[in-house]
Amino acid sequence: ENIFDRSRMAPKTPIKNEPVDLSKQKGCTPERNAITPVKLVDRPQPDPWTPTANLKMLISAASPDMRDREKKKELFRPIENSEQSDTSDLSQYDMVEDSTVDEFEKQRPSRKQKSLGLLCQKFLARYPSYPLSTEKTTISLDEVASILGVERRRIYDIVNVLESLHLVSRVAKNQYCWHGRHNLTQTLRTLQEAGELQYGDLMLLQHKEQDLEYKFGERKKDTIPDSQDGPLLDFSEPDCTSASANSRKDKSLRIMSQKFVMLFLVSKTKIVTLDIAAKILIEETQDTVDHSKFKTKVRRLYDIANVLTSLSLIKKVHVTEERGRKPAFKWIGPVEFPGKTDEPRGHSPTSDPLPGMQRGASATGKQRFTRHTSFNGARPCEEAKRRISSEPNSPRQERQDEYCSKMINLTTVCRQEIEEDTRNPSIKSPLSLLPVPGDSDFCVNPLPQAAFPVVQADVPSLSLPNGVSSQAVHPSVPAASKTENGKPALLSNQPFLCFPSSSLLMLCSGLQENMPPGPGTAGKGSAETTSPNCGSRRSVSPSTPAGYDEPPAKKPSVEQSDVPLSLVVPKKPFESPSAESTPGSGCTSAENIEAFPLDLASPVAADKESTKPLDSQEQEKWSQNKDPDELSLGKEHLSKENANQLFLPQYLYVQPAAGLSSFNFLFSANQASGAVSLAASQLPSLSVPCVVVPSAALASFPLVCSPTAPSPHSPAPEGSFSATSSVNFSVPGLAPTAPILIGPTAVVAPGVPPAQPEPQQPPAPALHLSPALTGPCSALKLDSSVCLGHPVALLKLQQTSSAPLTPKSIRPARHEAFFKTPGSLGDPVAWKKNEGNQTRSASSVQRRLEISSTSPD
DNA sequence: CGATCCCGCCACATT
DNA sequence: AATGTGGCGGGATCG
Repeated sequence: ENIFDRSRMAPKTPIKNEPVDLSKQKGCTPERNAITPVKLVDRPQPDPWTPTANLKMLISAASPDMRDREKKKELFRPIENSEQSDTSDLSQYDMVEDSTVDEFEKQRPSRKQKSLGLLCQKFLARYPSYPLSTEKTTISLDEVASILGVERRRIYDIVNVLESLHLVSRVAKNQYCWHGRHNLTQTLRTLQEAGELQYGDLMLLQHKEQDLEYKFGERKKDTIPDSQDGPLLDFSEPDCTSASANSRKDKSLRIMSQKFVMLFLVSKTKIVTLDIAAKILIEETQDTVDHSKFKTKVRRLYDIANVLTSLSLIKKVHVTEERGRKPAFKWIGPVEFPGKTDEPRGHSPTSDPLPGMQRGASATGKQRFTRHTSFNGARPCEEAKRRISSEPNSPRQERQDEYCSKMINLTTVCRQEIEEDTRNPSIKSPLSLLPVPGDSDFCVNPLPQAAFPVVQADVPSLSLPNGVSSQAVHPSVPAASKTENGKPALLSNQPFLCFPSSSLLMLCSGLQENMPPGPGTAGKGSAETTSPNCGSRRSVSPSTPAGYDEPPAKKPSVEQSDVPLSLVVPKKPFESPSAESTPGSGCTSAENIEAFPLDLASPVAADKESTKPLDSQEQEKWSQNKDPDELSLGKEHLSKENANQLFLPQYLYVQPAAGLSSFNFLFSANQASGAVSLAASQLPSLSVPCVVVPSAALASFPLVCSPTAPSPHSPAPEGSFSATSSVNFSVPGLAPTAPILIGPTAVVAPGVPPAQPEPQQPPAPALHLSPALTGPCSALKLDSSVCLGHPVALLKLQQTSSAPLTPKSIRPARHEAFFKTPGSLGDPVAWKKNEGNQTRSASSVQRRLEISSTSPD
């Protein structure tokens, strides 16, 4: 349909005509019918002439559903009927009554058929979620309204909400510009930040009592007047035009929509009940708490919710509270936002942590981005607008916003795609942490400490724990790390690299970047998808790794709070451990080491240096851009760049969420080149295509795998490889506990119990990797793979392995959420468990909020 | 009967 | 004044 519409739109013929045409056609059909048995005509105009008409009639009579369908097809045009009737008098004769009845029925399409949600879906179906930057899609309200067969008023309802999220923008009188979801992430990020400011406090209490809410609400009000609110939100998109628009009264629907979304983003549970939302919104708006007002507010919220639901950002749920079951909505959209301001701040210990990072990133991004010129251009204006809004308090945030917006665009895009792909509600981003952001403290505090402690305890045996960077080093060399498991022996034999760092880095030899070609064509689609994933990842790493992990559910218990830390973490862990370790590890390490530092740096300092980050960015960009081909190119470039800094070859590195579990992966694009070679050289015995390094933060343990890839250059057998790789990953993910080494073929994991599952990302990547390796564009794929469902497999592995050990309770939660994808089958269960447990650990409040459906146990 | 929310009046903003 | 926007809430449906 979409295509159809588009083509049609181009011509710009008034849609309105269509209906007419249809009617005419129908009219014609009847006539034809006239010749044939009339009866048919009455009923199903759609297929009057069909011999089976009678049958259909019977069926329809029997089943209301069928009838409805037919009706729907017809749409609701009494007019048509009238015409027909005229033409085919005879036919009607017999059926008159029936026909009339039918018409009525037809006319009265069930209310649902006309629901705003459905309408919105139709609306959205007409436009691509991620339109090419080049093409500008303009939306004519009249046109759309006529096409969709609704009054314009309804279209306003939809557009206003979409506009609040910057999916569209008003360009002129009856004209809107479709932007798609490219900026969605950024927008959400911004909203989240704003929400934190406004509602941060509340969230904690949130569901709790209205009273609290009120209080907060008032407070908020003070800080942020309504008028301000409007601007805040609005600012971003509108580039130039916005100014005038702002003046307008408050578009309550728009503002409400933004606030509503903010509530979700700020909420730890990601669930907001209608009444609470209404109360909060009312408070802000007005002091008086009219019952009628409340009622009206709720009505509006339903309108908004319908649109958001159509966007797959929220879903309806029910929360059972003391009082009973209350309608509520759960956020199922992206939660984490890329680097965002938060991280930067965290770092800020220095001076402007945030800015620095962001800047760095952005800067690099821009360079790479060339393609996205459009974005760049747009941004400036937005920034200005933005400033207006936001936070009264912190100037820095403003900056952040700006840069964020820029940055985000790229990253976000990727992320979003992911979302779409997975579409899982499950996937959520963790970032709920938001609150944290502000504090630079976090940065300072090494995440690892907070978060990790537990882990360490668990895995004391492992030498690696972050704290011990030095230790980490050791492990790399020998089996030392293996202590717990029998594996050590293996390790010793084989060459492995161990990295203590919390984050893992994977280096893959980029076998062939070329891959693109192969997969290229076909792969584009895939590539794109993947890229997005990567992007998402990336985004995570930069901004907040840890938080990232956690997504949805929440994070595991205790640590949740820590999450924010995670963001910060990367750096610290990095520095000490990675650097040190590397040397210790030896040759391979050196390379690796560089990588680490880089990674860390990027996240942390935002050093431009961090080549990797750049890469990632670029990748993201590519992804955004769209073309796989481009991507491949970009990658190459990137890789080159990276190479300069680091080794040679290209690799893709994915920054993980920083937190614990995050792993960094680097792939060498070409095995031949070197990246891999490194491994090989270092690890003579095994040519290792990939190196995985656990981040120090995780402390978990260092893992290194030599991929099975026997032949350095040739991608070799993916199958085996992949399998092995996957295995490895899985282990690492969890495990902070022990270092795992993977041999080319066999995995060593056994002994180590992965910690849990958290596998979140890491695992996933692993899976993909293997494929990627096989495929040409490993890098891309990897990313994607990572993001995607693969995790599942990993998870499973972990589970099995982990089961025995089960440290789960401890850490899993956080990261898991991140990766949870819809796909993860079995995992879900584990997940849930975690969530439940975690949740409990979480504040009681949250629990209250819990949705009945999701309810943990 | 409460949850939803369609429908469209009508006020305000723009043109 | 005409037309675009969109607040608003009655009351119909749904579950």
